[in-house]
Amino acid sequence: MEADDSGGGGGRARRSVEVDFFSDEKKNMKKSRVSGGAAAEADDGKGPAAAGLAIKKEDLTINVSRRRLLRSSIARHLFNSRRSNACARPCSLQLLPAGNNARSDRSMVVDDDAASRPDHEEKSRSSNELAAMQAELGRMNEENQRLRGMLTQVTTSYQALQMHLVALMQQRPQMMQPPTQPEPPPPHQDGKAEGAVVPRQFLDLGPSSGAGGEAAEEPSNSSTEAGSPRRSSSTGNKDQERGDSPDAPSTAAAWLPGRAMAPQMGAAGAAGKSHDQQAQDANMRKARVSVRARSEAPIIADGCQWRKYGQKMAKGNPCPRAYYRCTMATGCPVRKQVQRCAEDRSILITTYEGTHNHPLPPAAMAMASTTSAAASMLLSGSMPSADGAAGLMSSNFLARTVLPCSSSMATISASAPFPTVTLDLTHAPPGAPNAVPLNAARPGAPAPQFQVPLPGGGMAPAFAVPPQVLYNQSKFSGLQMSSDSAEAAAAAAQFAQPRPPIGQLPGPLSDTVSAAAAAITADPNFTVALAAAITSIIGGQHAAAAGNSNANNTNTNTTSNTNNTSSNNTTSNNTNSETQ
DNA sequence: CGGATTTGACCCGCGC
DNA sequence: GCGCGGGTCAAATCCG
Repeated sequence: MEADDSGGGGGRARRSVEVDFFSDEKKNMKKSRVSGGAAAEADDGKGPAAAGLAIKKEDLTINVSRRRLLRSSIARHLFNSRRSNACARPCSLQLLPAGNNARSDRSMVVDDDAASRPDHEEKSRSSNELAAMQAELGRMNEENQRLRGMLTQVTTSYQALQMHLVALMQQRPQMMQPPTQPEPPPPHQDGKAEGAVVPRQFLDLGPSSGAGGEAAEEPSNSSTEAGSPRRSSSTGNKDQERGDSPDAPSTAAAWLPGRAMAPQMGAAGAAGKSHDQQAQDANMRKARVSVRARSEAPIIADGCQWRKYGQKMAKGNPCPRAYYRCTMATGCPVRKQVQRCAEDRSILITTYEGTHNHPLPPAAMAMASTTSAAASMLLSGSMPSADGAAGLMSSNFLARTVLPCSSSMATISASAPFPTVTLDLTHAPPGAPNAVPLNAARPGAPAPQFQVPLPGGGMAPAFAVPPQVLYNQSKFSGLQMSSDSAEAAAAAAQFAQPRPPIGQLPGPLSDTVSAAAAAITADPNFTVALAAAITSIIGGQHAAAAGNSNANNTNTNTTSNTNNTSSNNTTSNNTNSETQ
């Protein structure tokens, strides 16, 4: 299940993976820098030209050094061939450009003597150089064109993502409001980010439409659930029935499993919603956010209160999986599963589902914001079209966005049974975010799934995929993003390697893709803006701190349970509900 | 005594 | 249709 097998091997594998991606990236970045920041300037149209010029210069300097070698070899070649075959001369002369060297050409042709040989050789040399330079320039220009195209595509995707964010912002405020609460003034994402809504921080495992408020807005579900199969009510309805506080009906709806949800939604809950939205909502409820973190503690201290309600031995993992339910409020539909990674038991995999229907303490908001953002990004990105370029692109920024300050990686599985995003906080200590983006997939998965589709049909280089499996999903569409591109690039410099076989692309193209992606993701402004937008959506002015504290918590092992490693293998020795 | 945990049983979906 | 596995329930038990 876990690709992380054995810290050593797995880690190294990941490293190489990351390296590959960023080595490409770096190559291109380097080019860009050499060309006077062409990547940064390409937007304004001057970029390419400037880049071209800069590259020319570089070529010239490079060619100057090459020239000497070239000269000697050409001279030798010409000399020999001329002795043996007079045809060599015309041939070599044909290479000469017609422009400024015409005169010398003529002279060259004219004096065919041995005396004029040096001249001739010089000219053929220069002609060769010119031809070589021109060819090189042509290549550079082509590459610049590609880069430019990529930038355009990425910019487009970015804009699409932005628009999506805006849409979310507009939706969320409405959704976030509990039915009982009076409608607040229309959705100002800004206003929302400010204190008013903050107290109401949800672990929103779904796009805005599925957010807590919306959940609350769908009490009708419960009313119509009478006829639904037991299962459907077992999660939603049952919860209501048991848990049952008055508010349960409304809140439980948020947690209805997707399977049961869809029909119900269609039946009643989704009055006024389009079918798309209904489907989206259904999927949203299925959304999961899985957080991988190193911790000796039996569970991650995420600030919520959880009550354990079950434990199972999951197949393929000697460690039991524990099921927790949020007990901070009666009827809160949020649940989480906690399981240790089979291969590395120091890694705790916590999977969140559902939406809190109650305010969360600041400590809990950290994780809530993180997971919420992750889920939102995941769903918003992958929902419309699972393979949509824009969607994946948005997801691609997930790690950086969700946990901008932590070294994390987001692995997204948008496939059955439910879309899951895995935030991997296990790789780099908070202080040294060496970002080890890892994307592992089930070995049997088709190769294309290892690739990251990018707008315009380009595919980012897939990352070397270790034979292990990161996440136990039947299908896998993985995305990852280093949280610290700069450092990752630095690391890439150290590990620059040929591209791994998997997900290979025609070199130049993938290079440009990587470079473009890197150029954007490396831009702190972008990530900051995106993170701010998302956190504002979630109403988490604590979100930034959340990311930090989160990473810190998870990476430094949760506190207060130092001697519970013994419970790793034993079943259900978990300590009581965590409360931190 | 109340709340949380444990744990076997049950239900359901899915694949064969 | 059957078996398997995931998820949940609920009685029993534990604990403060």
